[in-house]
Amino acid sequence: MGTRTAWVLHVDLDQFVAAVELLRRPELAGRPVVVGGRGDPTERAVVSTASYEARAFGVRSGMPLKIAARKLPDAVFLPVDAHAYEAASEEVMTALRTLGAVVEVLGWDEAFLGAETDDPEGLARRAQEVVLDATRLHCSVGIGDTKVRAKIATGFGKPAGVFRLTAENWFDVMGDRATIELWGVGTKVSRRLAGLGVRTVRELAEAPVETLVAEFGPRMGVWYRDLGQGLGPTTVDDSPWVPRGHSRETTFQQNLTSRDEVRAAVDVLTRQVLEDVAADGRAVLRIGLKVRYAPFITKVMSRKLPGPTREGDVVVAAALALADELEDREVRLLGVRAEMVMPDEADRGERTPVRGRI
DNA sequence: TCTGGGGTCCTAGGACCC
DNA sequence: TCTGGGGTCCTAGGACCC
Repeated sequence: MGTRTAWVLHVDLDQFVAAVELLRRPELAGRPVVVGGRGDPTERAVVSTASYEARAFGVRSGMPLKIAARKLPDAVFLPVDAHAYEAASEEVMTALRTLGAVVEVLGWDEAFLGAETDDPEGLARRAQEVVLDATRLHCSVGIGDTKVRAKIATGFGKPAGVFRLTAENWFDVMGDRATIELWGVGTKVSRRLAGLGVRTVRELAEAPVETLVAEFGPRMGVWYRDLGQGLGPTTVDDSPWVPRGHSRETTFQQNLTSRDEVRAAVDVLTRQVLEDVAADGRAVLRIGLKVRYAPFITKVMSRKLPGPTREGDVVVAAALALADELEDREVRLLGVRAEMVMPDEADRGERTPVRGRI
């Protein structure tokens, strides 16, 4: 008899966006498929997902479509169809909820499962089966004793596999790898760590916490040291997600060159954001503007409103006031963000300083 | 070579108050 | 005239994730 232990599983759909497209275009199976922007590789846009056939030619998500087309002119370029992926995602999550585990949705194509079981591999295989049966989509599953380990384990299971990463094999698997392979360490932090002489996961795990706190602050310093050991949150939480804000942004195919163009665009974006805000019924606390000047300078500004408001005109006026503070330069991207009053600001619980939705 | 659009959370530093 | 600590709030910016 095995012992029932608390496990974290991380489920990640394989090439999700490309896979959804392939389901409704079976004739494209086996061909390199690149999904991004409006599907026009001459436009300013980036790759959302490349099929495995396209990845073999070096096409990666986040890559400009123009570069992808240069690497792979014969690829099939498809527009992003967010509604189709949302619908498929709903089916995936519904299937996962039949397993009797706690399901914490991370995004379109990812979820944590929390369960007490003596056979986590069996649960992982059942997760793959129910998802495949419901959607004809394949997924990989990571098994861990913390969220971080489960999440990282998934990468070793791809495609369509299962991998277990726990305290037992953490250093064997991860110890000699670069810190950037950790979830939550990107280029900037890995470079700063290298400046401290910390290059591998093992070196991070063994680094004095005071050094890390001095470099990154009280929360992040401790967080990074724990990350080196694979430690972190273990609780899978299925409580409904409450967004902290809504934003809309647009990259212009031709840069905006005049004040009037910028003001008009801010007006349009702000009204779009207000529609999203109206849909969830809360009031706006703060308004923000994100601007990308040509070639690639990003500026973010934000202002707290005099009080929480549902009056669209007040919000638009505040956004336009921010726009008037912008430099007189060519604008290639504009974004507007509204932050909202949280239902119970005091009771947000322990946050996990891994960026993005967790 | 040329970099989307949607998010979240953390930190530094200034303003202001006691 | 020159000067504490401590706290909170706000803005701006940084970093990362899918």
